[in-house]
Amino acid sequence: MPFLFRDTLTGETRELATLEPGVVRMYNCGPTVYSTPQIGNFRAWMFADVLRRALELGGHEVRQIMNITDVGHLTLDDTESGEDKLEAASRREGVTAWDIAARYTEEFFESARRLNILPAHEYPRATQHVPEMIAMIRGLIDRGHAYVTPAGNVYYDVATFPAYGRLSGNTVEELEAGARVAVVPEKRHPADFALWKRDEQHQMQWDSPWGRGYPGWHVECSAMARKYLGDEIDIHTGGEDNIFPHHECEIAQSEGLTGKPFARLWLHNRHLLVDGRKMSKSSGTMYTVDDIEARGHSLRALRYMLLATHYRQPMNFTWPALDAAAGAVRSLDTSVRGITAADGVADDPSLAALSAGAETRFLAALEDDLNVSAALAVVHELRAAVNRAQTVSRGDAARLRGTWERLDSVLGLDLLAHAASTPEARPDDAEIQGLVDARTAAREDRDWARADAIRDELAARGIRLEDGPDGVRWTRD
RNA sequence: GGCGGCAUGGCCAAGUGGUAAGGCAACGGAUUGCAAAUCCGUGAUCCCCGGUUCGAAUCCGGGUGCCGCCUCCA
Repeated sequence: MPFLFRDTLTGETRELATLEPGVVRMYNCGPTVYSTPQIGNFRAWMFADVLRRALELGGHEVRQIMNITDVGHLTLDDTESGEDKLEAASRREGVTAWDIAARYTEEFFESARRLNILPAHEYPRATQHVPEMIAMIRGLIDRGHAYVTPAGNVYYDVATFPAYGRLSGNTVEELEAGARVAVVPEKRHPADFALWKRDEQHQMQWDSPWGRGYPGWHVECSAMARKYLGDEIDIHTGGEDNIFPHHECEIAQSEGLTGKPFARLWLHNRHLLVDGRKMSKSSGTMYTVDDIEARGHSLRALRYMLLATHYRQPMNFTWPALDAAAGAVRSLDTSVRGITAADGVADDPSLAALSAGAETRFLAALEDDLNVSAALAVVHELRAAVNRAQTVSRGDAARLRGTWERLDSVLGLDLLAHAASTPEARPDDAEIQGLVDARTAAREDRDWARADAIRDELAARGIRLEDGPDGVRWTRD
């Protein structure tokens, strides 16, 4: 079965037909590193991560590139009201823009790692690809798609690229009528966008044929995608806000230069809302990964939650929904941990059929425009079926673990590792074990009041007890 | 002002013409000393109004509410 995706450019659901059979060249729009990323940003990176994992489960080799935008950019075309995020952060924190970029790049990597997002194959930085961008701008000027103003700025001439607006559904005329773009006299058309800005005040500046300055925002992705993936790529992803102007401009740059279709599929994820509203700093809803942990939630629960809503649906973050995700993860952990094998138990052919069927349906759901919600339904049905099976043969147990491993290769919840691991050692382990033993003794004496009192005390400390046939197991919440 | 999207049980969320997946919570039962975990079972006609159709959550029209893009933004 081929993968089907809804392509933003055509509005159609289309088959993934890669340039090179079996190899997917994928470019994901990454972070702009001027502040700590919030969980809405991670919805986009998580989408890219699951997409990559699903393609790999489907047998594709994926070459994944994610840019790090570490150059500050003034808004499109003005030097008065525009604010450069990196320079603003630099002023606020009293360090250079370079320090800001380095610091938040590290934060991004750290949070991504904690969310079990697989590293892309390259994370090209804009600051390290200025020569490539200059070369691209030169090519665009040579081909008549860009022009240099007397002030030393270089703009893309949108009138020379008739397809401009096709991705977003905008037309150049409407954009002009919208009049939200400040009129800059030196531009031929209000929708023309900057490829190079001459600015000797800017903290980050480079020499160019047009004077010292810095590159326009959009050109970095065109230049870096081309360098690492070639003139044509299979998949380009980003948040819905990137559709216009960023990706629209990328198409104009890349195709204007090469004359070849840039990306075969454009995939965009909808935004994450908090309590049904756009998250905002003023309402205190721009949660970071640290905020989630500070509230006592695991990042596995956050990962599950971010996964569980289809990427093209607006997703609503609420704390009760995060609780629900935590419950779902716990039930999966319990089930995987509970797979117990015994000698002398015969293989159960129905179990093998069950897992094989689950894997098939799981992949089929993912192939259908990455329907992770439907895939999770398969996962939970398998979970319930396995729980019903109780003790299984050694062969079946190994097969089941194999199935869970493959399902988890997409989910990224580390289910097997969690099932196998013993709780991490803590200083009060001995004390807790002592209380557990005391409760066991009380139960043997049928002193239920004392046994329950101990259980309550442990519960208050976040210790969960499970009385099983093989004794008591305890875990930390 | 222009363009686009969404509205499914208490909460989260699949499903785009053939009679409502899944998770969490809740309730009843099994199990348990009592619990926890697990298993079995219970719940929605799909924002409102009108239309098309043998048949609509799914298509069309009109409302209402919310969200997004048009400016940096995942």
